[in-house]
Amino acid sequence: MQSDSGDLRLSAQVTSLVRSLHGEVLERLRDFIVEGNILPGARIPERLLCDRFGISRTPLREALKVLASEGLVELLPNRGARVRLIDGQELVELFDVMGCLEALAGRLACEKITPGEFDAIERLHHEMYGHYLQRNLHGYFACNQAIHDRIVLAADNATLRATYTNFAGRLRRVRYAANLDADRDRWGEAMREHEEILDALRRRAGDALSDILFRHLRNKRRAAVHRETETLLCNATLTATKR
Amino acid sequence: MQSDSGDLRLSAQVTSLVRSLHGEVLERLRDFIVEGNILPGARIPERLLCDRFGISRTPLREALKVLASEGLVELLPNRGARVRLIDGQELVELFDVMGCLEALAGRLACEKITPGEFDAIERLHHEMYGHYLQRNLHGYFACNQAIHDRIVLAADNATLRATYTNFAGRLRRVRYAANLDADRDRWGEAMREHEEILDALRRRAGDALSDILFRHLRNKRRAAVHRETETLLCNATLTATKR
DNA sequence: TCGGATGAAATTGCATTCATTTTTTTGGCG
DNA sequence: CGCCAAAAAAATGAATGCAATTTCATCCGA
Repeated sequence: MQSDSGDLRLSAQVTSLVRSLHGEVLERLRDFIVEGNILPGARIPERLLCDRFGISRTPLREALKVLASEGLVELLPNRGARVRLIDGQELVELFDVMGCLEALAGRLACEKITPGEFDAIERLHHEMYGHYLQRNLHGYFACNQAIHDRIVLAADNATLRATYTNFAGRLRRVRYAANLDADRDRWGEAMREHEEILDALRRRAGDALSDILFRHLRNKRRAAVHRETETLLCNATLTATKR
Repeated sequence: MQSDSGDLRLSAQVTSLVRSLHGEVLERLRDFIVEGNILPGARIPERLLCDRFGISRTPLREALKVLASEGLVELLPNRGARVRLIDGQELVELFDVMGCLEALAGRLACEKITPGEFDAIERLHHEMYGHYLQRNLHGYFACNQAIHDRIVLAADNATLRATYTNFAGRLRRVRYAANLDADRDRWGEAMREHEEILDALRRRAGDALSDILFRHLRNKRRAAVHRETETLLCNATLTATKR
């Protein structure tokens, strides 16, 4: 009655969250939130979501509990769930953790990457460079993310992959893409960093790649936090509800 | 009727998992598992746990879903939850992720640690050294863990702290403490590494501390995996139930 | 008109119930 | 005696029900 489903993507966290209403709802709700369909801080009545997904409250509540443990939503006792709003402080924290995960991924990737995987990344890099030259922000970001994802994949560490996916989801809720639009310098800098990344990966220089990736994320953060603090302040006053 | 409670420890993951039957059960069950009270791979009948905690299945099942997302238990569709058994491969993965988290903690700690915090760690270090000289394994490990925890605390990054706590819990289920007992060389090596750690922290040398901590964990891993693969193989045949 | 109290409606937390699937037991047969 | 099929028992997944809490609307007095 409610939905088709057939989406075979695995749960971000653990493969054991199997096909079931609960697992189904978990993914759909996570995507729904990550894609920014609910305003941070806004109350989410269970009933509404139940209707939306065509299920009863039990599996929905289970999903909410999991999303809370993932840090995407916030559970207030007797007052329901709301999308956690990420302030500047937390954004900084997230970027640092993300940076260390990427740094590890880079290091491991240098140990384990196959020539085929490297070639794929190299192609993505050149494609990304094309987008950069054409000032195609959307294409640029798609390639960018694909590259980082593939480095994580090449690291061949399922635990790292799951953790990375989790944090990527949290960060994705915060749109920092637009920054490059206004900040051409940062865009150029990012592109140069990616040249370094590719070079270190080619040389299988784990230490160097690890360093570059961590710096890369810190620079990303610097660019992101600027703009984000403003919009967050705005959001906070607009959507944060009374306690 | 069922339990007192009054344990004020916060949830490992997010502070929003508040006082409620669900939150209560979540923590108790997590501790119960982390402390190794359930054999990995053994089936855990819901009813049994419900009786044990004196609650109905609803909050228990919510807790199980969360623990599954944390990677502590495994949910098989229609076949209940069981404690995930961590094989050698995953152990390696966990140590690497743990190493990168500790490395980040060390780097951040160098930026933020207060003299008071450093002094406390230094005292712990000397206490640990005393235990080492006396071959007091238990005391040694308590100090060791306290030091690592305090470095993470000093890093002043709640997101990192939560993630670290999660992984520490997963690893804690795997007893690798006994290794040092048989492997005196490793014990000495670990002690020397800790000297380096303290030294780098004193100098607030973030890069160096980060490196040392990562290496430290890799060495820990090397020592752990040896022994663990054997016991795991044993466990697997003993407790892994038929599918 | 504003602020606060009061009661109704809605929402949440948890227990219980029901349908489905799995596991165990039982019985038949080789 | 062992092996497979079928029925009974148990366990799980999800929906519903109910008590407790919160939220919202209304009313009263200043």
